[in-house]
Amino acid sequence: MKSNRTIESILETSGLKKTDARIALLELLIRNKKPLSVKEITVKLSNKGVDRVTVYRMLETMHKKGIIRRVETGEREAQYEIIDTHGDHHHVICLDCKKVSDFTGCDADKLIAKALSQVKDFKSISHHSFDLFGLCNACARK
Amino acid sequence: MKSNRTIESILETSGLKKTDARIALLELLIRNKKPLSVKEITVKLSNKGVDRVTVYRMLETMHKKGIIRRVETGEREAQYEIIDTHGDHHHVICLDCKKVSDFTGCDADKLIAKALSQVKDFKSISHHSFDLFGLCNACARK
DNA sequence: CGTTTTTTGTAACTGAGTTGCATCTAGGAT
DNA sequence: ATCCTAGATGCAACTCAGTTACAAAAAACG
Repeated sequence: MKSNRTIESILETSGLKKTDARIALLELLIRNKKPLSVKEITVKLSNKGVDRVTVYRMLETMHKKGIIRRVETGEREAQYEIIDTHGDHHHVICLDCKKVSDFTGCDADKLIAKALSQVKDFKSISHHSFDLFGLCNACARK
Repeated sequence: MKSNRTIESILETSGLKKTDARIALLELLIRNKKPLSVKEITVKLSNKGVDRVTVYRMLETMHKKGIIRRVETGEREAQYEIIDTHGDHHHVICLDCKKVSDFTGCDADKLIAKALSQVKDFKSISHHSFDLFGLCNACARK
């Protein structure tokens, strides 16, 4: 199938072996456009016989390779998503149910320059986070 | 002493009892302008006979009261700091040693408006994070 | 003081994430 | 196709940040 082709090319490019576990993880992350928690991933993949430990190891490896992104929601458990749009990609996080929505476009360059002029211990920035917190429509209705 | 006076007024205003543990925590956070990790706080306060559990409870209580702020560094352990400047207060975090520096001034309003126009599940934002990641000068030198 | 409510210490627990080690397998070499 | 080896996985046991239950202590307030 076509999406499988893409998944294989992702793994090839990163120099990672094409294993069932990795393909299943990438399929899951691609199918769900939104960030998934480790628990959600673990449950889904354990149906396919993938161990928790393997999930953690895959997430770490793919994070290092720049295939996936880690989203901080302020909770103990982390969430992960596929990196599609490079760079300017950010989140709106529900304070109640922790639902995450994405948005793009945050010209941070001038803000980074401004910040660096104030801070003396840093002279370059490799990346940034810009996340918004509020109640999603469903939780606001309660 | 003068700073003690301020600390007491913080607790009074928040309706919290003035206990030795709370005063010690606030003294610590005020003395260190930078965010401190829970472990650092725990070590410092255990010298004064304050238990870990009490530290966690104080941090939670004061966070809810809006006295302190929780800083996400991408690590398992959280960091906390006193809230002095309200609102427009952000961080530069070292990817290696997790050192945190502060800066102010990030006019997020227009960016928030832009984001809300893209996202359909949210209609208002209560706060935001804008954090920068890079290597601090000390770690960059290595 | 004495009473009430909040706060604290102790100990035991929870659960996310990690580590060690034996086994397995993808994929290149023979 | 078969062999070989580095890399990937499963399992079990572990670590450690953060939580919970409950009894003891100490603020606040009359």
